[in-house]
Amino acid sequence: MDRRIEKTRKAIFDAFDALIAKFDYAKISVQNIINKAGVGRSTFYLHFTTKNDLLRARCIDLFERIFAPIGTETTHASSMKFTFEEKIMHILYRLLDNKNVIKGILASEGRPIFLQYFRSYLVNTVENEDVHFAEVPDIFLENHIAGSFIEMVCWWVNCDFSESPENLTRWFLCVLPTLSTNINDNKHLTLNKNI
Amino acid sequence: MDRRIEKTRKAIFDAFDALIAKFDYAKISVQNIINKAGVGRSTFYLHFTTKNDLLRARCIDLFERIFAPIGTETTHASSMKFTFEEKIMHILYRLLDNKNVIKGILASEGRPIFLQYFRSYLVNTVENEDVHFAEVPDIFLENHIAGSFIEMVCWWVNCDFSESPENLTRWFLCVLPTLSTNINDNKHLTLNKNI
DNA sequence: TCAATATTGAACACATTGTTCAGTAACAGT
DNA sequence: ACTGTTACTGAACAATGTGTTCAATATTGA
Repeated sequence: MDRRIEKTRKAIFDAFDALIAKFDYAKISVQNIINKAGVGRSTFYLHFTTKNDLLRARCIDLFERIFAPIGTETTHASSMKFTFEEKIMHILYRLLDNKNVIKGILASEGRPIFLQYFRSYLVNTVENEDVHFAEVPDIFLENHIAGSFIEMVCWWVNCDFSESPENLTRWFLCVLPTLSTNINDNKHLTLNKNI
Repeated sequence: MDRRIEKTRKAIFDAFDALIAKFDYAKISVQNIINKAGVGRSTFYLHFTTKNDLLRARCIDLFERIFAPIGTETTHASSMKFTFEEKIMHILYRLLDNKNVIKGILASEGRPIFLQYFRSYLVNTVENEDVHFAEVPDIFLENHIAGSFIEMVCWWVNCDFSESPENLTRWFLCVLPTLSTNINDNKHLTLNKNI
């Protein structure tokens, strides 16, 4: 509706991005942010209750953009348009687009909040894949897959993104029990994309 | 040497443990800690430069106790006394001993520091196992194994430890590509404990 | 006993937080 | 262009916490 709201919000997000890429999250004060954003102090607190609240909003903004094309709802048709491999590759490329922000957040105290949102979006995606494996509980398996992916991304960020998304995707699929059917010939492995 | 040092250090650790089990890390002030510990303000700052520094010291203390029996050096004989499975089980049981502290830390902003130390000890342990798998780089594989274990533990803590260490160990080994030789019969899988 | 050293607690300057409020500017709809 | 509504401003505010300093005190090991 009101363009002022969007404008202010964007200014704060942009300022946050610029700062987090350069300084530690804990060392960034609200004052720093509003100075960079060119926004009044009270304005900040009209939009966000706290610095952590801003980070949360920033994460939601980021992951919505990343996961929207993939589809987050089971019933949504778009989630079936891509293979699991394509989804992984898509996520990695989108993360690469935001490498500086992500690197900054992950290296700081903002890390848990970022990873919490990342996890919830990922678990949702994995759940849609309807995976099963041997006598391991589905909930455990889903956590293993989502968790492994997160760890891989953290490792990737730590390496300064010095590996191609293609390589990561290949290795990740290779190392997952459920998706290694191309290498193994195990009847216990199932990956049902429909039903 | 001086019993006063050990005494003060223990008082602060104990106070920290009691507080972190009940309150969020971010909400605990140095004043809270020294009140609980019955220690002077300047004494605290003689021992630790900052609250995060205390957390780091607490983590090192914890993980040293957990990983010492397992062995952290390649050349150390004790590291070969246990199978990988036994090591995993040992770690899980020791974590269970400290469930309240760990749960508190993981639920708070102290999480990244805790996990950072956990990871470094784990990676060390995994490196000693000398694992390899197909065309996946060793460094990637080691990170995958250590990372998966961390994620499992976080999931476990989140579930309020409502699964036995035995179950977790079984599922974990089952879900790892390198250690699933009992199920699969894949020549690409190797786990060399010697050499 | 005694010299060394650890602890104490109050006082200190400093930084940050989140709120308030009256004044100003930008907006959408008619 | 007018107008009522809504968002922004910026300075001032109390409150809280941080990390340091220092002279006085207590405890230690030898």
